[in-house]
Amino acid sequence: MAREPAPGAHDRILDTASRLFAERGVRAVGLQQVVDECGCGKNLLYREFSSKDELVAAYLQRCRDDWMVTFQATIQPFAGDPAAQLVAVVRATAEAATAPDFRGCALHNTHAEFRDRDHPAHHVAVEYVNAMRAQFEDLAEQAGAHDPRALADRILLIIEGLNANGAVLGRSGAATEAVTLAEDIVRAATRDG
Amino acid sequence: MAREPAPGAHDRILDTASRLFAERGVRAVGLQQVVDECGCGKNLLYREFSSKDELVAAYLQRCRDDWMVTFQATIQPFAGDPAAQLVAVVRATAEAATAPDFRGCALHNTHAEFRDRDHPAHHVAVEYVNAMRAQFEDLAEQAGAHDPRALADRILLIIEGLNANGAVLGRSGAATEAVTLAEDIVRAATRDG
DNA sequence: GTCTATACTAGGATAGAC
DNA sequence: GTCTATCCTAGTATAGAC
Repeated sequence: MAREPAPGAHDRILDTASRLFAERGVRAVGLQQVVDECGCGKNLLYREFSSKDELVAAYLQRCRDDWMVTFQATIQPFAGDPAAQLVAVVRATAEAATAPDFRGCALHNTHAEFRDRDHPAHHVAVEYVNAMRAQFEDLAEQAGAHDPRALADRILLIIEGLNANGAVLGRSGAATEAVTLAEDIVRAATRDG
Repeated sequence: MAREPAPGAHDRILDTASRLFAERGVRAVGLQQVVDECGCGKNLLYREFSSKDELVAAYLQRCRDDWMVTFQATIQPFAGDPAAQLVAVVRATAEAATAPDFRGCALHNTHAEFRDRDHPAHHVAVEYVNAMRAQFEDLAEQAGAHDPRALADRILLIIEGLNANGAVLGRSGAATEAVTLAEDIVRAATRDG
């Protein structure tokens, strides 16, 4: 069935590729698989993304954007209570990390797959982690932490530890303790002294 | 084992493969590269390791064994002071994570590269993380922690967070704060009260 | 006999031509 | 959409050096 170049082709290809990349890893997925699952022609894929690296870069940008949306949605219910917002982010990560098919953070995983520092995975991952760090520092400052940067780094370490731990151990990992730890850390860092 | 054709061949191949796998990632390295860098014949490689998966499995076992050696060497100077030993492990990890070409934990990285649960990377990674957890719990118990398992999980999260964070941010990451956090955590968990 | 080195198969990869 | 070009992969087999 011949079809006109669909307006949603770009997104449809990226949807399919993102799902496959997240499930199986980037290097494990060939573009032919993306084309097959997407149902588009290979020429269309190469018109929308000039190389696999470009498709990977778009995938990583989407992962980063997804984080921003998830972050906002997670802290929104606790507006006005930045200390609770920090804990909420850890709790949400703990829940994600204990989901049945959790495979770790997509940005970190892809960063691990491509060691070349010129690869898009490198600079998107750096940007992403620094963005998280800044968001946490902002909340930490709002919460009146004595050392906002230190509190942000502590939360960041827990989040990244959770992702790595959950990818390997799943439900039997340290997720529960991560939330308790975050609560203790936030309490200690914002305690009147 | 009936007889080894060349005593050093097995280790020499594994040395070369381990270095390449650690530097560039497992999927990024072809066996031809291993053969070229090792200077051995392909025939020999396939007699010592019947498949790439087997070579990868040997690589992962070695990484796990290396951890055991490093762990013992790290805690040895603080024998008799289990609380200091826990902090020392975090400090050693922080130092490793800020080394110039640090690329993250080899076990976690390889686990991320192979999503199939039947792959050796899965079993070895699970075994490895559980072994760390048990070692930390043992030290936590010796240190008189109120909840040894909880303290172990906290240290484990920091270690895994450090590896992930250092792989992406390197020296500008949260390594310094990780050590301070570990000190606070151990102190709080072993405090009289 | 044990090793290196190379040629080969068969398949999958990216990329692009038609 | 299909088809082709080129390359790289795992893995095997053969040739020849010591």
